[in-house]
Amino acid sequence: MRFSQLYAPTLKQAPSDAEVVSHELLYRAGFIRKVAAGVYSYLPLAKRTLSKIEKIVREEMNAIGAQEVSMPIIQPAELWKVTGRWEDYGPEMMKLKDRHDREFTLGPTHEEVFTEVVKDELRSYKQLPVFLYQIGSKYRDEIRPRFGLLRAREFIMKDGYSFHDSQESLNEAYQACRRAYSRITERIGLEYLIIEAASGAIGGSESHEFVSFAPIGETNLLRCERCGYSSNDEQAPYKGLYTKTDDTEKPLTLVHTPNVRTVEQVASFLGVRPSHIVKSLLFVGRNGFVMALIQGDRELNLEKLKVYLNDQSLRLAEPDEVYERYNVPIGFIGPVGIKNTRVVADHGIRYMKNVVVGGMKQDYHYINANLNRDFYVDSYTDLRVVQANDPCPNCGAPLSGSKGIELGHVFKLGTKYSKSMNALYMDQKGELKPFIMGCYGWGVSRTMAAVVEQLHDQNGIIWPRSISPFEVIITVVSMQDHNQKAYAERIYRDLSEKGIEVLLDDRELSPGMKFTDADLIGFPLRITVGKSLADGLVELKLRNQEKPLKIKIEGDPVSSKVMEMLKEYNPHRKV
RNA sequence: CGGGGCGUAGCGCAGACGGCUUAGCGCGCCUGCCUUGGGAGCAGGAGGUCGCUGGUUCAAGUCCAGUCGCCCCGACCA
Repeated sequence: MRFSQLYAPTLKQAPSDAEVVSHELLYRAGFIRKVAAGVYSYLPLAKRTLSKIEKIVREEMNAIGAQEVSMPIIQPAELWKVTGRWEDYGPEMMKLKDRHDREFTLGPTHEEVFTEVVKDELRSYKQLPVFLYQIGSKYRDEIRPRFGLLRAREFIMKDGYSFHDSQESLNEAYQACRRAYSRITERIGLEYLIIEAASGAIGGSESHEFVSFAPIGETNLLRCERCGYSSNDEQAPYKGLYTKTDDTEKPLTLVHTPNVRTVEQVASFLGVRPSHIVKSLLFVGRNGFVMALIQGDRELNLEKLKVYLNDQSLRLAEPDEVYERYNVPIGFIGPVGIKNTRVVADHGIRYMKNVVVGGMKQDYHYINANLNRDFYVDSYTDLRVVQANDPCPNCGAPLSGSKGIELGHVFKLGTKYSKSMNALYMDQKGELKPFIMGCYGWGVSRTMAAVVEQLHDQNGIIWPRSISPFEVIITVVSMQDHNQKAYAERIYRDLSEKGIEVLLDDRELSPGMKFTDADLIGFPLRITVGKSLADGLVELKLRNQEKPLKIKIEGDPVSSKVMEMLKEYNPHRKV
C-alpha cells in the first residue's frame, strides 16, 4: 500500500471531546471518526487492525472446536419476553418498532437467539456438545457512553454459546475457552489478568473475566500478592473480621439533626465515627421496597444484593419514591419502626451496638439504637464491596487494588435460558432435559482501544506486530531524489514479496510530517530512505527504539535485517 | 435521570457581558515560488444556513423562549 493512496486523515490537534488516550490517538491517527455519541466509523487503518484481532479470535475459537455462525442483529421482543430479559435487561437495550408496531431490539447479546436456533434441531444427547460463535456488532444503550471505543453503544464483539448434557462437558468447554482467551491475549500482546467475576444480568454460576491493565479502566481489580487470588470488587466475598463490642446498651434517643443527611454529615455533627452509623438504603425490586443495612463506612455491593434476593431488576429507590412511601426524606430513613418492608442486613450489623440511624422523621436521627430491641432484621448476608487492604478471601493477606478494562468474559450459564425457553434434549434414559449452557464474550473493538491504552508514548501509538495495520513503513525523505525513490520502491517490492505488510510513504510532504505520522499511527518498524543512501546506508528503527540503526545495503535489500528486528520487537519494552 | 457546560469554516478556538459596518485567529486546504532529516518559508486564494425553530427590535452570532445535538460530573446519595 502507498500512503499517497491511503485514506488515513491524521490530525495535529485532538478533538475536544477526547478524554482518554486511546480515544485521542485513534482519532488523531485516522483510525476512527465519531458518528454519534458512542457510535464510531472505522476507517481503513482501524479496519485492518480489527480484522487482525478478529482473525486471532477466530483462529483460537476454531482451534477449540467452536464453529462460526452469524445471527441477526435485529431480534423480536417475544424472544426476550420468554426469558424475562425484556424487563431485566431493560433500559440497556436499543428498542425499535416496525411499521406494524411489532417490537424489536438490536441485540445487546445473543443467548436467546442462539438457544432458539438450536432448540429444535438438537434433540439427542448424541448430538452434544455443540459450540457456536459469531463476530459482529452489538448494541447497548449505555447510560453514558464515554471513553471512545471503550464504552460505546455500538461495538464489535465475539460471542460464543455452548450446549451440553453434563456439567463435566460444560467444564471442558469452559476451560477450553479460558485457554483460548489466554492465547488470544498473548498473541495480541496485552498484559492481562484473569479474575473471578460476577455474572450480572447474563445469569449463571461460575464466571471469569479477562482484564487488561489500564488506570482508566472501569473494572476494579483486587489481587492478593501472597496466594494469587484475583477478583473484581463486584464479586469478591468479604471474609474479614467484623468489629464486636461489649458495650452496654444505652437508651434509644431521638436527636435533632437539622439538615444532616449523609453519613459524613451525621458523623461530624454528632461526633461519632462512620463505623458507628448504620446506613439504611432503600431499593425497589420485583416485590417492592427492600431496606438494606450496612455499616456507615462501607459501600454496599448492589450485585451481591441482587444475587441474594434473586432479583436482577433491583435498583436504588428514587428520593421521590421514598418520600411518597414513607413520608420521610432520604437521609432520615432508618430501620427503627419501619413497617411492611423487608430488611436485609450485612453480617456486620449483628455486632454493632448503640448505633446512629435515621430518625424516620425529617431532621432527626436516633442514637444508641440497638438490634433486636429498637429495630429488627429479616435476614443477614454479605453486602460489602470489598476494598483494597481488606483480607484476601483465600489466605487473609491484604488485597491490593488496581484498575482494568474487561476484554473477555466467560460464564457458566447452566439451564437458565434452556429452561425458560424450553430448549430440551433427550438423554440416555429417554428423559427430556434442558441444555446445560455456557457463554463466552470477547470485546473486539474494545481490544483495539485497550491495546492503545497500554502501548503508547507522547508521540502516538505503539502497535504490537500482531495487530498493527502495517508492519513496516518506508519513509522516503525526499521524493525529489530519484535514487531515494527508486531504492524505496525496491525495498517495498522486496518486502511485499516476502509477505511483510508494508506501507510506502510516497507523499510529497516534508520529512517532519512523515516522521510524525509514522510515530502517531505507530507502525512497529520504520525504514528511512534519506540522504545517507548516498553513502549506501538506510535506517531501521523500531517504534519503541530511541535511536535508528544505520545499515549498509550492499546489493541485497534490507529484508533479512527487517525480519530479524520484527521478530525481536517487544512493544512493551523501552529500547 | 439530576447538575454543569458547549454548538461560529475540515480541526482547535475568539467574538456574546455592553445589539448596528465586510464575523475573525491558528492549523489544515488550493495556486505559485522556494524548500526536503522531526508537523518549513514567502506571496496570493477558496471556504460560514454563527445547530434548528420562533420571538423581541430599525437592527440579532450577540437578548428571550422552545427544540435538537454533543460533552463533562453525578446517579452506592440516605
